[in-house]
Amino acid sequence: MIVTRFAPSPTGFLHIGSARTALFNWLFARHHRGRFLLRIEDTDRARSTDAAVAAIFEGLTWLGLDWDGDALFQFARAERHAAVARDLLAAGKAYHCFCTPAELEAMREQAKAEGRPVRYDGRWRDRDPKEAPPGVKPVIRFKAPREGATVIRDLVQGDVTVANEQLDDLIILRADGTPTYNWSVVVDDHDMGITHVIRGDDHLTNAFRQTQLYIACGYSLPQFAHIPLIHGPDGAKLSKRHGALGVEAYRDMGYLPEALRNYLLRLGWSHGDDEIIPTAQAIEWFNLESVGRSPSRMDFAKLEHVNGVYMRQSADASLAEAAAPFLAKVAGRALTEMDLAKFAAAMPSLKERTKTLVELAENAGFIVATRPIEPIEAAAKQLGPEAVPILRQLRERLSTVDPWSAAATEAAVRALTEQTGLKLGKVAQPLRAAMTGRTVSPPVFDVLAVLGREESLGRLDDAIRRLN
RNA sequence: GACCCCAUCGUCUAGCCCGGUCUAGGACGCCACCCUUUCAAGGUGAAAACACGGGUUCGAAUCCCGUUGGGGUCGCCA
Repeated sequence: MIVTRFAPSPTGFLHIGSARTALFNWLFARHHRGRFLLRIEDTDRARSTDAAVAAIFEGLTWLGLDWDGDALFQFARAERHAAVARDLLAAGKAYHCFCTPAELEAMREQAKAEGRPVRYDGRWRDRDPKEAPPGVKPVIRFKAPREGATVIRDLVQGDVTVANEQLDDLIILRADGTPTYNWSVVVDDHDMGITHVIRGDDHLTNAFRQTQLYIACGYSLPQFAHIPLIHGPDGAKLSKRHGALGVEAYRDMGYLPEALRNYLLRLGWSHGDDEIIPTAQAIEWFNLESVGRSPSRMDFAKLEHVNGVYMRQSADASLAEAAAPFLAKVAGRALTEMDLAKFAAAMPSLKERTKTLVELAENAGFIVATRPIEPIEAAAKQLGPEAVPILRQLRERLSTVDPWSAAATEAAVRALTEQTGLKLGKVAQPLRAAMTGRTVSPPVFDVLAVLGREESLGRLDDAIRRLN
């Protein structure tokens, strides 16, 4: 049974890079019909917040990444971590270190100044605890092997080896008795039966120390898979300006969760030339072997494209539902049943020309606009004095159309152009401007149909009146 | 600085492990054209890459070494 986990620390929003890590873990577990667990790493009491925990839950839920069982809060297991640390101490595989933080800091400074590697020198490793300075509460350090090498057989990075002399004796239990990250991770991953640790490759060096800890504890090693980080468009670390945002920010920008999943999946993973990969297909295909080893850059243009594809594939009703909050924002008021009905009716032509829900709602603004519509500058140009005769004829023709439909109104307008010899564009543009207050919109006859006879004729009247 | 990792079009990538089928394929973006009531979508086409230098080999994007460039890590944070 394959067991993966996503283990974020609740110190901020659910970062987009973390979301991808969660996605890979989820996909891997679902592919193997295993379990995907969630562990909240809240051992840093000062920085962990309830709001961040909520953001993680909400972000994962929105993304559709469901976890198995209840989320485990790591801090609740502090006593267990301490107990195992004491076992290690009793077994002589760990020791008390009485260095003060200030002393450690000085050690680092000096090493840096002398150009030496920054490492704990092991001064309490073999020293008699009786020599301990008074009043200093000790930490527990792991007695790391000093000879040989540690190798991790990473499913993505391949075999990576580091000489043990590069690693120092890390602290596993702080002076206050709480566990440090590398320690609690090892104990928890073991206790939770995690078989595959899939995480960002910023953890690769942690994997060496954790491997030593696993061995010292007599635990069997999980499989590691360190996936490359996501960079900003400039190749540097993803910054806020570049999109290092929480997933809720992507939601607010109008991206569909399934589209974001697809985009994130293709960042660093591929399946031949396939680009649009629905989730069910992704679960079937996902594997760790096809995860690349080089970092990839965030590309909003591609994300938008993928989102557009998913929007066009979405059912009109569900798209309207997803976009309703965005439309309400454009309207500046709560939507009525009628608004929603029109929105859904306009969806086929609306979704064809947008890439995000925000854009979709903006383009649907004509639906919730109230008369008289104030045209934007470019549209106002279409509604100049020279447009008056056209608008009048339009008004006259359209008023006789019955029943009211896109096809019927189009037939009426086309008849008009044939009679007058005017090009369709000459007539359609002013009509569009009158209906939507803009120069760009869905096909104008669709707009007419969605708006209905009364509203359409009313808007036409408004435009004519406006010129008098 | 030390250690580790990475390196194919601007971007995401296929190909690399198992050298020849690669005059390096796809996608996004960009440009042109077609379609067209606007804008899109769609269609067609174009420009665009094996970081560099050495090897190995009959032959290298593919294997080896080095250089350069980029990234990650070096906390009583996670």
